[in-house]
Amino acid sequence: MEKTFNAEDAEARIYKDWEESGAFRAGANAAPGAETFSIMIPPPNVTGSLHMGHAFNNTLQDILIRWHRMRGHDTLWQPGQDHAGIATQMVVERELARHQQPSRREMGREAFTAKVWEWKAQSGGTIIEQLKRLGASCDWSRNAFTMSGAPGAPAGEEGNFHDAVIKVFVKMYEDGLIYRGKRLVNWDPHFETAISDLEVENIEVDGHMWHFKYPLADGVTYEYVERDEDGNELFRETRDYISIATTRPETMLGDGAVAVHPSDERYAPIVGKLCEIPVGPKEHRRLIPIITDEYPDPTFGSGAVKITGAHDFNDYQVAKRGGIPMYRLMDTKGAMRDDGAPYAEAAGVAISVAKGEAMLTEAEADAVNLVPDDLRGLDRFEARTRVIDQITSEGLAVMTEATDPRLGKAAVKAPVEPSEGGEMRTEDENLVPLVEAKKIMQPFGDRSKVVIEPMLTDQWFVDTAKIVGPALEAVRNGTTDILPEQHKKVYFNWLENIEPWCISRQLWWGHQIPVWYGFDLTGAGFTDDEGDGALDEVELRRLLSDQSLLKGDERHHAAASFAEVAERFGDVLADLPTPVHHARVVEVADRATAIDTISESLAAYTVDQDPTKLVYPVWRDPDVLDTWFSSGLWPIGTLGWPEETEELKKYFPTSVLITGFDIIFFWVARMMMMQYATVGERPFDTVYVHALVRDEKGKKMSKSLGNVLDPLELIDEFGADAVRFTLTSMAAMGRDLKLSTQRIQGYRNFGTKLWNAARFAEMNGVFGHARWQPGQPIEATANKWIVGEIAKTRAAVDEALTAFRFNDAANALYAFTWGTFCDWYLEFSKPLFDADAAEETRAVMGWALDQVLIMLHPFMPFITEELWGASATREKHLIHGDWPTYGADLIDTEADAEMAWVIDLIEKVRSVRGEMNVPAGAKVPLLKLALDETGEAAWARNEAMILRQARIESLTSTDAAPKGSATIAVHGGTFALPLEGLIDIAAEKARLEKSLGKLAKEMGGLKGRLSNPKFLESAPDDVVEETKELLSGKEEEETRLKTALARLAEVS
RNA sequence: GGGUGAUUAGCUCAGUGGUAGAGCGCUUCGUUCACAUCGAAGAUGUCGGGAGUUCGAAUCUCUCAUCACCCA
Repeated sequence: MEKTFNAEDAEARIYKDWEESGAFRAGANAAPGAETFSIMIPPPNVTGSLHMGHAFNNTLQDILIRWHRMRGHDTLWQPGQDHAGIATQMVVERELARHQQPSRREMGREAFTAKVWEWKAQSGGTIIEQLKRLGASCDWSRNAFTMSGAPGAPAGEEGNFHDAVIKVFVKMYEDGLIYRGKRLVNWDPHFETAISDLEVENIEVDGHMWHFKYPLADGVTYEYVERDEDGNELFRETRDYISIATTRPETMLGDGAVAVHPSDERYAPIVGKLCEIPVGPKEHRRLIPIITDEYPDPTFGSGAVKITGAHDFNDYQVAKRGGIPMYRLMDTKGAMRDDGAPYAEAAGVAISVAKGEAMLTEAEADAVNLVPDDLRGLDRFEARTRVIDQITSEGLAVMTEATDPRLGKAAVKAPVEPSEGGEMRTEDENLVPLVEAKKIMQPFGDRSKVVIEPMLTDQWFVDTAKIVGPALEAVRNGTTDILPEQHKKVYFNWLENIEPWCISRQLWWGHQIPVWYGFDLTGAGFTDDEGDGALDEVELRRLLSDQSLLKGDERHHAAASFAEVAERFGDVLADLPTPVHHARVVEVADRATAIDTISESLAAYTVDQDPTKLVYPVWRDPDVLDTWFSSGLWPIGTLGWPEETEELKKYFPTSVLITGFDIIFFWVARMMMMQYATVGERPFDTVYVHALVRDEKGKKMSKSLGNVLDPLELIDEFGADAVRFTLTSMAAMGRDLKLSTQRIQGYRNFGTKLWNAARFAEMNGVFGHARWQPGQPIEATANKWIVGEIAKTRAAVDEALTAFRFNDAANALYAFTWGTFCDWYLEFSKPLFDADAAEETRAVMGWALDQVLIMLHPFMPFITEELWGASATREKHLIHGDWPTYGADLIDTEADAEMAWVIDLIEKVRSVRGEMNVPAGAKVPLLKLALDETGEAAWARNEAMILRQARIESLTSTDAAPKGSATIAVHGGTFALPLEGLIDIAAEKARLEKSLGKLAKEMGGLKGRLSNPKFLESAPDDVVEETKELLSGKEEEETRLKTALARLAEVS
């Protein structure tokens, strides 16, 4: 054997062997009738590459899978990737730009998605290859993709995922669990799509808070009074305005109200009054009501908050509660709207709404563009500047002294007094607009990096409130367990306060929503004047013009295809007069085409009165579904659902899900809800939530900080086994990992240690030797003992893995392999190989090494597989090795006690040698002053080992220790090391006294407990017994040391 | 502001009521035929502070302090 394991060389070769032999296949190594064990990989983003979190997550999965596979269970680790709508679309668009190809919009949807598939074929496998480097034993033959089977998918991308997604959407639509609605969503103005909360990063930035005066309407004034906590008046003035603070002045244009807290007495006199938004043409200033709501914080700013329901999440809630209209101000690119009627007209509508003279439907409100004509089309940040300027120039900004510290850096130092040479100023000249410099949390798109705009748009939503019940109940009653415990709280917290889930995205890459729209032509009041079933021109015009045809008011149906959906529009057509209700449903590209088509169709009819040519155009929703919607079906979709496959029957519900805490809500909760909603079953038995991998200083790894550790580089440097073992040994539940390369290096050394232990075995003829079998008799105590130690380790590892305590399992194996197997057993074996016990020791060591390799395999698969192959001719790869089941039956308690005695003696001799500075190479004689029968037997059986390990030359019986010797007290006996000339008496005395002091302290505690009657009364018997034994042992040692000390005094 | 968690050796952290451990680092010694990616020995703790429950608390309860993360 080489001196060290060559990871770089071996890993690729070994992985290839496994893969080519089908070792990862579902059911591989399963015993007949075995129980099943299945894990669904959390599908990585198809554009992604392996990062530390993946490495951690997949290491844990691989450990469980390999462990179960070796136990003969019918195992499936299902791999796959998700199609990552926005990320993938972005990557491909960038590629197109880089190669000077036509843009997405230039080439059109179909051509673009074809490009995406092309890209996926070329680059989509990156992360799979990376997972293989880690040693992941997924069944790659089953690799799944959340876009498989979608229209346009090329050969090789067949699959059922698209069918599953569409089927679930249609079913949920028909069950009333999915609806279309206008709600506030996170809008990304760069990608022009709604995005999820998860894709929004809230970052603290330097911002400003502007303070403006909203004049009260109709010349109303009030006494504004400020009081301190005790109600003493601090300040009073008559005001004709209400003061508002805002970080986003441009949204003032869409204000629907000003809100104050109901308890806020300062504004009580003007609640219910109207005030004026101080921006826009003077003659069309909008008036909005002052209302009360619990949301405003009276202690923050002026205590009054402007309410812009269409552009702020808090305001949205207030507006909903108060029935305040919400006016959208921006277009999809985040520019001020430039559509609809001129400002004067729009403002008029809004004013009559504010006065309670008119009501708007959502669609009608959305059609109202309240952006003043001069601001239309401007970017939102440019509009902000203009709004500020306009208000300030009108004198409606709240003013303050230029020295006001709230102005931050903009504040000037206190003006120089005229007497000191400063220019004389009037007070008015000193005042500047109050613009507070303030840290504000601003939402950014995690991919686009632009400021996210909360926007009121038409989207599809899952009515999560209706499907959350079973998902909550399953965790409450333990049907699905979430570990660690604390994450159940997170789960409950999310689900108990669940919001509707926006599932539509304005992208091209994804599952196109299977919904078709048609105009709602059933407008009230239409009559066929003649009742003759034939429409004349007048009637037709009226039919069309009576319809508002507003966006958002369409009728819609869902189905898997146009053919299926066409017949469902019968409900629209049925209500229409003859002959229109016989119109043929046709599919057109979009809404605009539909308007043209229907007009043309009706126009043609008025000419030839041929009812067979009448058509009713419908168009498909261009949007796609949120990637999480498809990921939500991962557990069943990967197993072939909606088809009733064998795999589905066998492996679903799955056993364990291992995932990060950050997607408990986004993914775990949604899988729970969707699996219950579609197949009425839990998706998994246990969810193991792991923590975050941080850098060694505890910082989150991020590209911008430059503290990212690349798992692949680490694997290159230290080998996959070391990286895996490091992550595993640090995987204490619920704690983040602080990863340092030093630590990885330590575990690389562990691998080397194991390698050299095997090398030692090889050199001593173990490799070719027949293995000991449990049940066969053993002579040598050390051999009996190591068998028992293996059995204890087996139990510890199984117990730890059963409880998902990965770090306990790893650390138990580390401690055993290094601390017991290498440090003691291999050393003990050396003299055994020179004696009669050699054959037995070869057999036992071979067995023990096999056990170590087997148990370490899930954690360090490569080096163990390599050693497995090297150390004997094997029928199977270690990946399919037989995980042991032996237990306490292999433990020989007498051998245990004897070895403990031997080790204790050796350690004590070594300790004395070390403390007394006996040269490490020197062999010294040992004197036996007293030894009981058990001790004599133990010595006799293990003499060679003791002499070698303690570097003792000989053992001689004597009655009294000679001058200058060090005393060693063990259970049942006293020994002495004659160190004449090497030590002085004072040093030995000091050593003994130190030991006695330590003993006395320990005994004090033990005695204290035992002399307490309440302890004897209430503590369990075994604890009392244990304490007594401990004390008597200490007492014996104390006696021996005291005797030695007394003798020392005599001699000196 | 709301929620969750943390505070144990110089560092990173285990410790699930029975009197404190590991790895790394540090000091000294050592190349004895598996391994210097190693071995032997050693030092280091008011378990964040305080109070309570208990025969007994690092562990359970309360409280204070500090820090971290998530949500607003």
